Amino acid sequence: MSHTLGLRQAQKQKTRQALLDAALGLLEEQSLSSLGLREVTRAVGVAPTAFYRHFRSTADLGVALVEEALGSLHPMIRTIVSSSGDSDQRIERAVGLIAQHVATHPAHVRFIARERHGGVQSVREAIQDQLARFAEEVKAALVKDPVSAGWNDDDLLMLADLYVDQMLMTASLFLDVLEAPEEERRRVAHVATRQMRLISIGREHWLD
Amino acid sequence: MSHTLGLRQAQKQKTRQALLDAALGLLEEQSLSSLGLREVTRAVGVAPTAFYRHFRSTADLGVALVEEALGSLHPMIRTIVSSSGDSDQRIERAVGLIAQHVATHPAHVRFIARERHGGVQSVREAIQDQLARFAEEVKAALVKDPVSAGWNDDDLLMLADLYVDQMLMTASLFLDVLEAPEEERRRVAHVATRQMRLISIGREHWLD
DNA sequence: AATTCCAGAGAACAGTTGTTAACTGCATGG
DNA sequence: CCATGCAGTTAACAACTGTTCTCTGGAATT
Repeated sequence: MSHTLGLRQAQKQKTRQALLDAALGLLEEQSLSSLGLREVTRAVGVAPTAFYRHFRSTADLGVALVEEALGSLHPMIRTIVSSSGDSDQRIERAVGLIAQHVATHPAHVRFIARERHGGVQSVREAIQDQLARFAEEVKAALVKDPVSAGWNDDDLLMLADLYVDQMLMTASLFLDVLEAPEEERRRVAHVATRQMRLISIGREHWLD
Repeated sequence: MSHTLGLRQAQKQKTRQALLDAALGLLEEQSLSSLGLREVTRAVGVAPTAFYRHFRSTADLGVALVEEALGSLHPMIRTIVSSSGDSDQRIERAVGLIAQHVATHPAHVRFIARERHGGVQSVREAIQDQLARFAEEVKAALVKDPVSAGWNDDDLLMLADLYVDQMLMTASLFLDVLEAPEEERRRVAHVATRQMRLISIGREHWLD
C-alpha cells in the first residue's frame, strides 16, 4: 500500500470526499432515499456527470458513508470496552464519550440513526453488518470480565446487542438536545447513565 | 358527534383512507421525505390535485399516518402493562404480543421505526410525542407494581423509556425476520425475551 | 325545486430529475 | 517528448415533480 498518491488520484479522492461531505450535510434535513445526485454535485460545485466517476448511485454513496460514519465510531467503542475501573465509573465514562462523539460528529450519528431503518436496503444492510461487528467486539470484551463467569455464548451476545442498541439510543438522544441548554443535556446524560446502570445491575444478577 | 356521515363525507373519508393506505404501501421501499404526492394519487387512481382536498403536503399525510400507526399500537400497550402473572410470564406474553402485532401491522411498524429518526421534522415530533405518551402510560402502570416501592418519579420514567425503546427495538427486529424461517423468528423472540428479563432483573435489584 | 357547496378532474406551468454521449485538458507512464 | 488514460465538462433527452387556475357533476341545504 503506497500512501504516496499521484497528483491525479489525490485530486480524485479530494472530490470524492467533497461529495461525501456535501451529501452528509444535505442529509441533515432529509433521508438518503430522497437525496438527488444533482443536488450533491451542485453543492460541491461540480458537474452532475462527475458523480459517476465516484459512485454508481446515491445508494452507493450511502454505503460509503456508512464506512466513514461507523469507522469513526469504532475507536470510541474500543476505548469504552477497554476502560478500567468499577462499573459506575465505566458507565459514566462511556456516557461522556458518547456525548463527546455526538458533539464532534453530529452528522455521522444522525446519518446512522436515520438510515439504520431507512428506505435504502443496501445501506440498511451495511449498517446492520457493522453493528453486528461492534456487538462481536463488545462480546469479546465481556468475556474477559470476571462478572461474565458462567455465561454462555448466546447470553453474552444478547447482552452485547443490548449494549450496542442502548449506545445508539443514547447517541440519538444526545443529538436531539445538541442545541438545547446545558441543563437539558445533563438531564439526558443522567437518564442514559441510570439506564446503563440498570442494565449492569441486571447483568450482575443474571445467574441468580 | 353523529356517527352517521352523509354520503358526501363518507366518500371523502374513503378517498382519504385510500391515500393513507397507498402511501403506507409505497413507504415500504422508501422514506417519507422522498414520497411524492403524485406518486400517491397515481397509486389510488385519483387526480393529483385531489390530494390537496385532504392534506397540505406529504409531510402532513405523514403526521396522519403517525396517528393511525401508533393508534393501533395503543391498545396493545394497555394489554401488556395490565397483564398479570409473574415477571417471566408477563415478559413472554409481551414478546408474543409484539410479534403478533408486527405480523398483523408490518407496514405500521416499519413506518414508525423508519420515520422516528427520519428526515421530516414534523413527523419525527409527532412520533416523539406519542412515544412520550406511551412512556407515561407505562410509568403509570409501573407505579402500581409492588416492585416499584421506594422508586422516585425520575427513575420510574427512565425505566418506562427503556421499556418503550426496547419494545420498538424488538418490533423492528421481528420486522426484519418477517419472511424468514420460523427457526430464526424464534431465535429473535428468544433474544428479546432474555433482554427484557435482564432489564427486569436490574429493576428488581435497583434499590440494593 | 332551486341554490349552494365542494370533492375531484383537467390542463398547463416552470423546474427538477437520472442518464447518455461526445468532448477537453492535464497528469501519467513509456 | 509523445501517446495514453481518465477526472471532469458540456449539451441534450424524456420523464417526472409540486402547484395554480378553471371547470364539472352531484350531494347538501333551503
